[in-house]
Amino acid sequence: MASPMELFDEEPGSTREAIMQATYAALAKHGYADLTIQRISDEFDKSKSLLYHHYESKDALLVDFMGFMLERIEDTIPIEQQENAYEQLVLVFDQVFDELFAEPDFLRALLELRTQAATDETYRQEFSDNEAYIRARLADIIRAGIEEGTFREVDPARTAELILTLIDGAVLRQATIDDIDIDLIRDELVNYARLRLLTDEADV
Amino acid sequence: MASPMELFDEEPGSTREAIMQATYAALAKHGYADLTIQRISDEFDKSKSLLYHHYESKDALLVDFMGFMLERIEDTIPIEQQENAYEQLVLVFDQVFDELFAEPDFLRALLELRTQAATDETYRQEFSDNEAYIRARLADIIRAGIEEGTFREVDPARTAELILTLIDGAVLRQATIDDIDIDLIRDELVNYARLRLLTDEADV
DNA sequence: TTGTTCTGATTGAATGTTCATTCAACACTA
DNA sequence: TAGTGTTGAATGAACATTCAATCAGAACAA
Repeated sequence: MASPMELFDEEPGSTREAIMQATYAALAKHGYADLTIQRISDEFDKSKSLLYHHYESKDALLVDFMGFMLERIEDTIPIEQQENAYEQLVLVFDQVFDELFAEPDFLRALLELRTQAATDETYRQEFSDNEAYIRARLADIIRAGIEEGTFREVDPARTAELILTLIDGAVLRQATIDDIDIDLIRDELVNYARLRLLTDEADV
Repeated sequence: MASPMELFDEEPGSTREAIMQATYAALAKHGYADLTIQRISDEFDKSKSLLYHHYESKDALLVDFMGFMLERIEDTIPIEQQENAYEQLVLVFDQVFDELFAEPDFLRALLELRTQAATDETYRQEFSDNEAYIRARLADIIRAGIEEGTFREVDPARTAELILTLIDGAVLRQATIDDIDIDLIRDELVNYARLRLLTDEADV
């Protein structure tokens, strides 16, 4: 299966995709604060006016772009079934760290969009939904693990929340401060999953 | 000792303080994307032009404001000595959750500023320094705990990093998605500290 | 004391720029 | 011919920034 990130490099399959790619390029290059229609069109091989043929406003374009980004996130959750819940969880972590964290531009862009959710109700709604979806998938894995006996009887929602909080923290840190050791966080996360979840793991 | 947050309500002691308060009010009300000199001056009892008498540009004003906010953060670390390292750590957590997380406007403003660090070198530098300071204080506490025998022989820097990542994640989540249960994260954090650090705690 | 001058604070009204958005016209294709 | 894609050149609003002009008080001389 293709990486969800490839859509940013591949030949665009539609005008919308070309616009999404151009927006991504402009956002990566200039940052959200300096993202203008002009700069998006600089990364687009058609004219600036054409953007208004496809979107009624800059705002509408950006909202669509946010949706496009969030799809990439949801595609990051692996679909293949692993042998047991622990393997499944580690696969999620691998995907997150090997694919997402390998693309600092993507994480930076995502964080800048997400920060809009602090004051913009539309963004907040979309991110909340996306978030709820991811948390539910994580909780599913944990619940399955408990049922099959791989995991202890933890609260699945609570544990999923903690994992997500740690990942979100890693995103924020990687994007905004220097010299973050992302592997350290990854290790601690795997460690936490082992100690806190596995039934047959000796403590500490 | 006064809460570091009071500076936002108190009668300002200087023009600079009045400008910082006005900037905070405008940022809280409109968000970073819609923060204009006009809006700052709307919260200021003097004229818009006066802002340029004190700062050479909007940018310079905002950089000073970031410094002002970061001072509030550093003031959050308690100075009183507790009986042992565990008490000390819990006091830090209490301060962070009872003072900072009780002020959603403050956290939102801080996150919006911090996100600028994703593309602005000046911001990145300041946040990295602040971050390094906090992490060092946390590592000090952990190191002291190990020496006095309260804590196990963990890697102080590593553990501090994990704690900060969790707190940063909590900030990001609280500011950008609906219905976050901050107490859940707080509980898990205290729980983590107990299980991972305390020497005389039964595992799980 | 009164008057004078100097300095920093303060203001309202420009100024010029950047930007999102519009639109009339042209081109291609079914 | 109708419809859709495409463009370059306006338009107008929102902003940051400037500036010439007052104002208030301190310092200081008479």
